[in-house]
Amino acid sequence: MPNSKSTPPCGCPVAAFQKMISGKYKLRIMWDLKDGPLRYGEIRSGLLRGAIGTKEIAPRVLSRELKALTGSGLIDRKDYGLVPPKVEYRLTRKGQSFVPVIDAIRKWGVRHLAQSTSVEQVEAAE
Amino acid sequence: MPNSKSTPPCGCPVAAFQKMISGKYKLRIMWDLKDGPLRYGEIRSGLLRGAIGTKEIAPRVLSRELKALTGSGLIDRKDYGLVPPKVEYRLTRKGQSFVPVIDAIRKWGVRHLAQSTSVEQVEAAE
DNA sequence: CAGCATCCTGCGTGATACTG
DNA sequence: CAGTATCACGCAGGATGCTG
Repeated sequence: MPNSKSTPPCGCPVAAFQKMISGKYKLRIMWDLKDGPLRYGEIRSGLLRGAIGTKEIAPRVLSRELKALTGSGLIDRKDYGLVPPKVEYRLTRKGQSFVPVIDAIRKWGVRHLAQSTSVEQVEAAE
Repeated sequence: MPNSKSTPPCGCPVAAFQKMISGKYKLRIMWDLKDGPLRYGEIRSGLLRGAIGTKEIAPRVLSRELKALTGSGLIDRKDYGLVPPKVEYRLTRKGQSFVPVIDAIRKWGVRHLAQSTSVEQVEAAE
């Protein structure tokens, strides 16, 4: 069920946005999916890249994030129903429309957070 | 290297972004500050606007958010040192550079979250 | 007015083990 | 391979009272 009572008369899209992408991985998952569909395991390993000291992601957590994103209509789950399970996740149209926003976030982050990430990487990641 | 120690080897600006704006009010605070400095109480009451069913914001929470934003260099705290306390918060240059990003978020939210917020309000809020 | 001190609670996150 | 089931924990977030 999408929302029984929600749409709390917020009037503030920003708050809704925060709820929607709350969770450590949602934005990164979407960003990783922007280049095309990925399987569960690919998403998982993809989230480990770049985060050096990071431990494995608990399947429970990733699973929930994916479900939440699916429930928000940002990504789509395609189960191939094979014996060795194969499931792909891909951005919906709505999710794709969100990519530029993430891109804006990323670019700002690279510029102003002055991390180990260099400017060249910004364009490299495009 | 401007960075002493932080910069946990993330490599992912998005993750850093999420940490920085984690918390229910940070983005909204910054958005409210975009039009000029506000006092503590003004920020507080401003956060209640638009969120009808919302309760009062615990000072502890708001205080922490403001400190975090200050620590991130996004806002600046100016204490007038008066007897009835007067403190103003304003966006730093870095914080101002972030406003367009929030705006992108807002606009996307209005378009795709289809809330009570109407399109006219998008431009009205500019 | 602009907070700080204290207590309490729920949930997000992590770790581990198990299954179709 | 793609998850679910359990247990455990830290911390964000709320409530209340007090202060300079």
